[in-house]
Amino acid sequence: MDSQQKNLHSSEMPAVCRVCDARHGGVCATLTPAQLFELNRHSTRRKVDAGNELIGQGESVSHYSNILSGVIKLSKMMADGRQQIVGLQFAPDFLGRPHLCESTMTAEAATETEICSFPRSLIERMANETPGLERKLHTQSLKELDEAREWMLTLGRKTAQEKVASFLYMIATHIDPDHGEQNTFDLPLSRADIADFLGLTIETVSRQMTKLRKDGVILVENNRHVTVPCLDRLSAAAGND
Amino acid sequence: MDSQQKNLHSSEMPAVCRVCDARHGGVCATLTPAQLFELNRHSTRRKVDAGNELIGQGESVSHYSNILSGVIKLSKMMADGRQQIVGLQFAPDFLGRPHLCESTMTAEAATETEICSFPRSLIERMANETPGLERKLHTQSLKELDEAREWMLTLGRKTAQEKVASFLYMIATHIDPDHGEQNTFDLPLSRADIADFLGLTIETVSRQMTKLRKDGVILVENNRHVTVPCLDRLSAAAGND
DNA sequence: CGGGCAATTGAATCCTCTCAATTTATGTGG
DNA sequence: CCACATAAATTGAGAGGATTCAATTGCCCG
Repeated sequence: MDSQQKNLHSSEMPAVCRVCDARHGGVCATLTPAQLFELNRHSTRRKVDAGNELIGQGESVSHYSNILSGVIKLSKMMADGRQQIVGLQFAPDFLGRPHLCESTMTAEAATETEICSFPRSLIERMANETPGLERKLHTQSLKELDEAREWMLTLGRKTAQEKVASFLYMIATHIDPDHGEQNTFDLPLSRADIADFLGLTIETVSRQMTKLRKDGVILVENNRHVTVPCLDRLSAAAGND
Repeated sequence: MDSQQKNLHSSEMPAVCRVCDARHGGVCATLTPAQLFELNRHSTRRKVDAGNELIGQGESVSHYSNILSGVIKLSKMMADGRQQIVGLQFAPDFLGRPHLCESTMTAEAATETEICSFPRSLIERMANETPGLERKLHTQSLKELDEAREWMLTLGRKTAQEKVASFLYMIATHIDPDHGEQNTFDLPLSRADIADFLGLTIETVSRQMTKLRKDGVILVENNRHVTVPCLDRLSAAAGND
């Protein structure tokens, strides 16, 4: 009975961890109660407002974080200012590039975000001691790799229409719906961010959104709130077979 | 003295491994002599001609491989035939998606290639026993992730000219030069492959190649052989700051 | 030497971008 | 609570870059 992590006695886990959503899906799930306690002693939990930078391109990384809520965008910028978002991370993803001190990109809160941070060195040490943790980090890296490659196909070979539809489809399937019934959600990204994600301009994103709206594939309220009557139609518009 | 792997006595390592280039940089470097022997018993070494498919999109993966020589392209295809190359792998890279049975893409030999294959289950088991191996696999995954994201910037935000220059720059810095002095090499990919890598058409790739040639950034012989007089100029043409 | 494929070149089209104007949201202070 | 200011998003017209389709040239191998 107590062999299952779910059934751990309350005292066997830090209080903040007990009520933490990220503990189940995140890296913490692989840790022993003793490790959780140690990690907890060095971790800080905080809110980050939308638009705030967590890690800068080229900066050295001293902390890793668990995303507890919200969406974080990872982006790269060229010298002349051209920008490309190379990844979106949702709770309970792990934020940080293991085995590397310097960040090759910027991490910025796309929405209001809650994160739990801990020193890099501590995670590195625990990863050495705990094969399950190293493997969990590996699994997340592989997930990000799969997503990056899926997105390369979108960036390289899809039309503007398909790109925007692909983005909406990805969000629709990653964000918890507002209501149980229909597929309805708030976009975590501005038009400018969506453009940077899709390798398009703001204007093109806007035009394709209105086209999807006029075609009845999506409904839009207040620019941010989107409803998808039929996911399959959106998927088809995204070029997914 | 014999504490260094390089100085292992001959009998402590399979004969084929002793002369294998991949043993140093590849996953094998993390294994003990005993593990090398076991792996060797179940491994097969073979040549693959250019254009041959190693793993198909959607197929289940039963083997992992070390790339001993040559270049392998990883690509994704849409239902209507549009294709995108999402990664290139050079010796001594590891070929295979750990922790996942089904391949989400196609792996195909871009040039004549030599690989050393072993059963998936064996590597998985050794990864569990050997933290160094799991970490080595993780490191390679992270390298691929970094490359994928770098390429997303190229696909999303660079012009055709910059894309082609970026590709040539990547090859120039990944392939061993033919001669010690100048930066000269054979392109491992056809124009069609380059187009699929850059999200362009064959014609556009060709036009940009001739433009780079006329601008004196590159010299081309026999369509495949390229010389780069000044790497910095190529880098500048690629938009690298 | 000639067939066949790969690569180049050309002309016209189309899609996306650029620049500009307008409309719609957001937030602030009176 | 409304008017105003600012930012975000939409819409339009025109330009430009990449694609498409077509023809030609160049290369490799029997």
